[in-house]
Amino acid sequence: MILENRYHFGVATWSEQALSELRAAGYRRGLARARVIDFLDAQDCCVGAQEIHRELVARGERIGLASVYRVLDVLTEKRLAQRVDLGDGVTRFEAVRDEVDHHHHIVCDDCGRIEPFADQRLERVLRDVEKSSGYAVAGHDIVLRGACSSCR
Amino acid sequence: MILENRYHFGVATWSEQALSELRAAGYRRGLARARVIDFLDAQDCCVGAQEIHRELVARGERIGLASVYRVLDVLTEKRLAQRVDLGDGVTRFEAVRDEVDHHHHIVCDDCGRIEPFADQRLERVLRDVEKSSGYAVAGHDIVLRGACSSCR
DNA sequence: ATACGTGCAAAGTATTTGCAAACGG
DNA sequence: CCGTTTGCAAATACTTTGCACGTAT
Repeated sequence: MILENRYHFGVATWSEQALSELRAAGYRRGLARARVIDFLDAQDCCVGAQEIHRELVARGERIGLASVYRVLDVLTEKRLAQRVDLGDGVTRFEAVRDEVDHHHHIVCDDCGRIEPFADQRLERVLRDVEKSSGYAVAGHDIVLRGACSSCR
Repeated sequence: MILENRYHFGVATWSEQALSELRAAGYRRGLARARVIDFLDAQDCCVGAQEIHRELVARGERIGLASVYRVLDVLTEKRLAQRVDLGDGVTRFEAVRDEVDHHHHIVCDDCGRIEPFADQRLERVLRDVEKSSGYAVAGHDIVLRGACSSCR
């Protein structure tokens, strides 16, 4: 029998885990905070602050754009979420679920489509490069750009 | 005897090459254009538009910020320069000299220092990943973040 | 009750655009 | 000349900050 995902056996969702880690760190569960966390948990790829705000407002939530930015800041600081920069002027964010979920992004220059990808060999080489860099490397961002299958 | 760099045997500097490619493409040699190109050629790593503008103005040049952006746009479009995005809100640019010069960047989260690095094994793996991606990959951006030797 | 969290508006920063004047070929 | 290039100012886009009020604990 194959385990289909990490949510088996009572392991919390990212949303639950995030809220509980924040509580442990002394943060309260404000409305904006809960909404943004839920929203992030429902995404399967990175999203920008404005996009999150627009969606939540469209759902009838009364929530300020500044609060979205503030929640994203806290999540990033606590390493519950991470910044993703694709080179257009927008900073995107995504939930950090676990090491197994580690991935990067490939962007279509034409239609803007964003897809995640993962590669073990790439990670291994990066680890080597990082080791020999002289830096205490905290993370890496890899972005591939090109034309997706539909656009080329 | 070892050849020390690519400028031996009458091969033009990047600055000369850029101006001549632009001329061939029908562009004129305006003052702002020449200044920005010279400035870029003198850098050994990426620089932002505001930084270029600030420096040129400090040297007594009368040049508009908008012109800097416009020159950088043209250079990027003609693939004579490339955008570098390090994840702070600033888009940086650098001269594209030749394949041998291909490199990536490692940034110190603490002091902001930016260093270039290159790795053949990394490029080889990236080429493989790109091949299997289903995209016609035009380029990739790799940024490592961490604490540099002085800061950690 | 008392901080922390939030919404709103204003400010800040980077980049782009409109336009008339300057300039290159 | 005549169309490109430029400087300046205004506009845009994203993000951050200040502040009074709301709310979780």
